[in-house]
Amino acid sequence: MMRAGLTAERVTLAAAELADEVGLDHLTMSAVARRLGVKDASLYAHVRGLEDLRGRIALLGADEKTIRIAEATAGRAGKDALVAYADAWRAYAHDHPGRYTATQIPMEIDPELLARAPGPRRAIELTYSMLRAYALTEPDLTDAVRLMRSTLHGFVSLEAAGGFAHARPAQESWLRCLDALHSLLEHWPAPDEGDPR
Amino acid sequence: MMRAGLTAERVTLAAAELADEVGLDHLTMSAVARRLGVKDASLYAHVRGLEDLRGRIALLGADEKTIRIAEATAGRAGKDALVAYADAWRAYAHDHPGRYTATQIPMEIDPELLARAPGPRRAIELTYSMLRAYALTEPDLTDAVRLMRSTLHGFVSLEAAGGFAHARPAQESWLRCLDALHSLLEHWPAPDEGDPR
DNA sequence: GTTTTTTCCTAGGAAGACTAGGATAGGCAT
DNA sequence: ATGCCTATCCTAGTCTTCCTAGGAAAAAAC
Repeated sequence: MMRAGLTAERVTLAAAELADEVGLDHLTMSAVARRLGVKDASLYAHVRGLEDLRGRIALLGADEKTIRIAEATAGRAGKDALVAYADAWRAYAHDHPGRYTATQIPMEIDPELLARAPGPRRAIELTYSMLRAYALTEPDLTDAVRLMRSTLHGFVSLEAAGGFAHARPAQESWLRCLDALHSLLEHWPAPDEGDPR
Repeated sequence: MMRAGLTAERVTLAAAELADEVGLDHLTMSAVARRLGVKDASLYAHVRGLEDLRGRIALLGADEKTIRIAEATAGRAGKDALVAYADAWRAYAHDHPGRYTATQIPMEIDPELLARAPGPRRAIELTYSMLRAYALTEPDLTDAVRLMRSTLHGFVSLEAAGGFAHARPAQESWLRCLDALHSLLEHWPAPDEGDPR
């Protein structure tokens, strides 16, 4: 009897593919096992359980997304970099909806595993270094980073949920939103004390 | 033997409460039945199944959220209205995380049920009428509405997922993001054709 | 008071998460 | 090559959950 040659990584990858196909919440241990040609009990030698598996998918997604963004923005600056960054983000979410969804679920991920994954940390660093091109200083820089991540994630998330009625193509709104973000970062407003009237 | 007096609405409400407590993805038919003091099979007289129940929770959440926003923004204008709108949005997500999560999941909701629910439609209308206070014309108005919804949803969603490391309080970033949104709406940029260098 | 409708139950099947314990494939040393 | 050892994979079984079918009885209609 041949062995399947399972590892935690291979199991995670198969699970990620499956999650992309059927949606993260339809991901089951049994289905992953079937895809790998293995009985479901065999998976537990490599992965603690379904919760753990979803955490691993989230980490994989974060790593992959970060790499894509890093490649896309390499050598670019200013609005070029911003658009490349945002497009890479959105493209990853489109290409890997299951993995992307996994990254946005509040989970207790194995701390040791999380410490080993460079993705989440590096993603933040990338954003900071890109936004440093604009004339922002702390704490505005942090707020701008959060605004940008919020907007990108929110857009992609609403788009995936069918939140944009088909009146106007999402792609056009997307481009205009990036225009707006760029303009906003160039003219970041001072804190607004009290009623301006 | 007394009857429990179930209706689709009561089942949905119990399910929504449970989803808020344990998280939407830990919502089970059995648990809802237990909370109502009823066997799980009894629920199927009022609700098609778990999927349908989640759809109903989503619709309930959309309705409630819309009402809260409408109340908060009533009689306000300009930045006042914007802040009230955004705060109400965020507060609802905090108060009812399960229902809020339900609204952002791509689902096939019973079309007849959806047609009966005023929430989703009215939410969009509210946003449009608020943003009409700024000097925006179509298609910029639609893009601005989408940007605003994206940013609010993204912020709330990332916050719930623990996406903001505790370096800076989320509340402060939130206020500054609203400043930024307001400023952006007042100075919505023209489309950026080609490379600006 | 009888009939009808609705509500809720019991019973049970199918699928999935997970555990315990056994068999064996492959690597390793001798 | 042979024997050992570890990790891998399986069988068997438990428990939970979703959901259906059909029956009993409570409430409603008449």
